[in-house]
Amino acid sequence: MYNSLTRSRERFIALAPPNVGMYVCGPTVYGDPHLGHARTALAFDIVFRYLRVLGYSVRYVRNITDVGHLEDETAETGEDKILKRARLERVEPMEVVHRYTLSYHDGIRLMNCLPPSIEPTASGHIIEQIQVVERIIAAGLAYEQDGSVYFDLEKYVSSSGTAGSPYGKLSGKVFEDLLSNTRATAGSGDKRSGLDFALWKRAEPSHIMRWPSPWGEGFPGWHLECTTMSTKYLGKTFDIHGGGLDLQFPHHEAEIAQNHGAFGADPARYWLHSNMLTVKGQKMAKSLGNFITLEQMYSGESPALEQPYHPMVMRFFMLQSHYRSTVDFSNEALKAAERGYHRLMAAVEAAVRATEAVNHQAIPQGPDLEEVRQEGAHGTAVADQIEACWAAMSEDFHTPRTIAALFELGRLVQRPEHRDAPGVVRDAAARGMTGFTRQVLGLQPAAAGSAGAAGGEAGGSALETVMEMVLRLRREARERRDFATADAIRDQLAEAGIRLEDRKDGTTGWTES
RNA sequence: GGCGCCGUACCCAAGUGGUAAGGGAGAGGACUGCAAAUCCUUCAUUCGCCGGUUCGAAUCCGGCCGGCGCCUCCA
Repeated sequence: MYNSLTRSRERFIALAPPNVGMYVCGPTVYGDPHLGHARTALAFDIVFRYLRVLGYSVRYVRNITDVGHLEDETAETGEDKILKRARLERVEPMEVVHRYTLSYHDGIRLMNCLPPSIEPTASGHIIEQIQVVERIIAAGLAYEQDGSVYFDLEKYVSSSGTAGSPYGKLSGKVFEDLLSNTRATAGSGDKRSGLDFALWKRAEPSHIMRWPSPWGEGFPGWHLECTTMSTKYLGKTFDIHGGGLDLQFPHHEAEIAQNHGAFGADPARYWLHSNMLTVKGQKMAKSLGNFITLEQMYSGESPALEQPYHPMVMRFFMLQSHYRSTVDFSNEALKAAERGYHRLMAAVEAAVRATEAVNHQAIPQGPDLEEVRQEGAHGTAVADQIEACWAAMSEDFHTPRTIAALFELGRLVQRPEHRDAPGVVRDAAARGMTGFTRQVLGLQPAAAGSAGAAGGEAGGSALETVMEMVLRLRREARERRDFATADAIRDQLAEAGIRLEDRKDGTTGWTES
């Protein structure tokens, strides 16, 4: 995996296998979740899923920031984001937090992102955060000023104990350059230096999100929560720290400094950053007014969108580019992804249909694939593509290459000769297709069923029952060669968003889009 | 100003010095009551431009042009 710390790809070695600790910076819940949130959540959902498939036991911690994140962090003059929103909406701050936490969960759950193992909130860890501040003060790396506590960066930089972890090592910044170039240097109140950041802030009388502390009533600084909660749940040094690229500086740099100040250690061994997302070539930003929320994406109700896009289509679309590349949203690209996604799903279905009793337990690898290769050219081709999926995912979670291999595998599976291939080959192909598509990439069929000669699977919603009935009527019409009726049914279902597909074996499949 | 990224076919997008993955669209064929889907074939002698290193460069080096990001709240 690519480690931002070393700016190179490194072999992943867990600190305490088979356990892996991963901390990812989650959202500040003060507004509707948007595409950017989804991208970061998705990038680390893939990391989480793949590590689990490799056999690791992963503790995935993703925080919710519900206090302390200011509108203007550096100048420290800004209002707390949550408080501001609460004031505008005339509700309690915790109502804001609750509402947007729920919409964040809904939005990314629809994209089939797995929930993290622990999802701690900043406001739930005030006492722990105060303790971390005390440790940093005890280490001589923070100072109190008028009820606020600041991290003393100058001292940190000159301290020999942190020589191995210079400030700026993650983001490639040079402390001296920052000192002379940063706008924050000018007039920033209580701070000794413009680059110092708040660990604890004094609460003004109007500030209602406040807690008692040794320095008076106040609230924690934004960077502090991640240091505190990652240490509490994963230890002072853990395996993987993730987040959006925009958090690399100053947020993650501050985390490293805090962790050294409080615990004398680097927080994480591997730092992973997911890249930004653009809309029609430009970064999504509040100032540009080109934000697209997840709700708009799914409903199509945005000036930037020509139609709604299914969460799974969006997932597929994002996975078609690597997490460290920027990805650009345009209707043209999304529509192309929509078609490609349906095609891939059809291939998965075909792979499963081609084999009777499938052992879905595990994705074939190593020795299993050798066995498949014994079965001639077709078997070798199948094994090669499954191998390619493993190789791609093990190369910094290379989802675009994995998808490319799955398309190749899908084509093999739908060749006529596949039906006559030995059981081991068909079984391996089905397990490889479903394993990589569903388990690793988390791609699921939107909603689909099948009706016809074969009875279909257990379970069944009202829609499935109705479809069963409608398709039976249509099949009877076709048998009478009453194609006018059969085609009318097909056309009307299409208008309702249900696509029919008459298969060669006489059955009819349907997909809801 | 400092740090960094990108420019590959009509669109999206891989490409880690050895002769351009994959998807969408397009073209032709097979199959089909029709449609859809599927399968087969086809679609960049060329990787922003100009030099250099090399037996060999989309890949390495230098310069130029164009787009973007971080340094300021953003995932």
